[in-house]
Amino acid sequence: MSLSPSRSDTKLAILDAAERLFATHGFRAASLRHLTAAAKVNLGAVNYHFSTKDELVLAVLRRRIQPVNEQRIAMLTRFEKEAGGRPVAVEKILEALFRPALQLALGRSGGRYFVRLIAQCLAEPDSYLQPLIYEEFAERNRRFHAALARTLPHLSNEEVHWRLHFVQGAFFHTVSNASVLKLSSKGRCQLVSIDSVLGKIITFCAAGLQARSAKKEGEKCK
Amino acid sequence: MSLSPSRSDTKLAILDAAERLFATHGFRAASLRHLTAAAKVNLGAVNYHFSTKDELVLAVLRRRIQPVNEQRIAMLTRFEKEAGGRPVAVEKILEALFRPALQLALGRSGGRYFVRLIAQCLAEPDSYLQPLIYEEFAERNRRFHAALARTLPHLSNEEVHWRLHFVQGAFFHTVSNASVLKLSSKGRCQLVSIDSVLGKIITFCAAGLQARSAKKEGEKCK
DNA sequence: GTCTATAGGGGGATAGAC
DNA sequence: GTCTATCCCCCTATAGAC
Repeated sequence: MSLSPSRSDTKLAILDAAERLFATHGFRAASLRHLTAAAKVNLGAVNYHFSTKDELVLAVLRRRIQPVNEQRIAMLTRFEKEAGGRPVAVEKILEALFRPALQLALGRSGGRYFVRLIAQCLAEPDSYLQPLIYEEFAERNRRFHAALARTLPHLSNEEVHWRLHFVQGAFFHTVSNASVLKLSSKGRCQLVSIDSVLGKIITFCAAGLQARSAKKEGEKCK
Repeated sequence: MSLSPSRSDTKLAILDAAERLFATHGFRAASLRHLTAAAKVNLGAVNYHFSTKDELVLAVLRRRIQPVNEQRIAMLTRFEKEAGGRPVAVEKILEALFRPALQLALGRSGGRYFVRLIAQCLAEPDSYLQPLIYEEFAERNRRFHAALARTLPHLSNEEVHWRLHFVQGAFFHTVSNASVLKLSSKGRCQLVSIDSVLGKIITFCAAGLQARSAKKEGEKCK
């Protein structure tokens, strides 16, 4: 694999172009011909370096997923150490979950395409991408679930799962469909500064997570 | 269009098969050949009834989007009348937003594929589907934004936009990616009863919406 | 109105020259 | 290692028979 002395900017150029074109046109719509043209490399180079288009898609995804989840877990670990054995504040847990992804999404590197790629993975039915998603996010989920369960002891295990799911939905939709928010607010709401978005979404999610669970919420309608 | 005496079960059969196959395999992966075979109609019938595949996709989407948004608005209107001029409780507003879509998603009709289709629309970049989304959801958003602004006068107009966006993200991700929740909770959390899901997500979102807005949330990290 | 046959265009993957 | 040419598949859309 990495035996040859090749500098392999070909491989990197393919990865960068694929990331951009997959995000802007979709996995299927972006053909190998399009992206090798954009990367100014040869068509055959993709099959040489990645065997198949599906493998290229996986390589594009893995390059971003792993670091961002590692950063999240590292930040959570740091907050846990700072708390010195006491439960971490819910706002801190949320910051560890959101900030690394926001930095990627609002940054200038190719990583800003990351959320659009994940959105496609989640939307694509019966795809070979689902296992990747599950594997990469399992450890992250486990860690954040545990932290939340400690901080919110009044919630059952199941309730923590539900609320973490809600939190992830709110966050994910916010960053991946920012254009919807921009349009429906007639341009007044946009994702610009990391800290301003962080403040808003952490306020919302922290309150939701801390809500007293109401067994009687499902009152009959009509 | 509807001048001929045709019973047009052909058209309906295509619509039903397309809805199911688009949802389970994706707009692009489900070919006209697949779905005409599933519908037991002829390949040419699609082009006869819908002109093009893209138009078929739009027809499939419109059939569900319009009714569900009308139901949401109707339910909100009913709650507003019941409130007799006073602001509607935030839980009621959320119920009007969630219940019709949940009924569709957890029901047995073809409508249960609805959320998967919307997920694809949102994930698909630079597509002819985005205008449909924006048009169909504009009126709904306007109405729910207005209701929330009345009920939560302490929030600025922009903050209502942001929080409504968070709410929609939490809800949408919950119903459209229920499989992720099921897996990460090892099967303990599943969408079964409408009222049980409604209770959980309304509790979460109501608390989030009512949270005191904290300008100082974006404290520096590190 | 419905079906068949086919046109016409891309797509991914590969074999073989350099 | 890199590039070119090509194979072969499947797709949408349409023209024309029934």
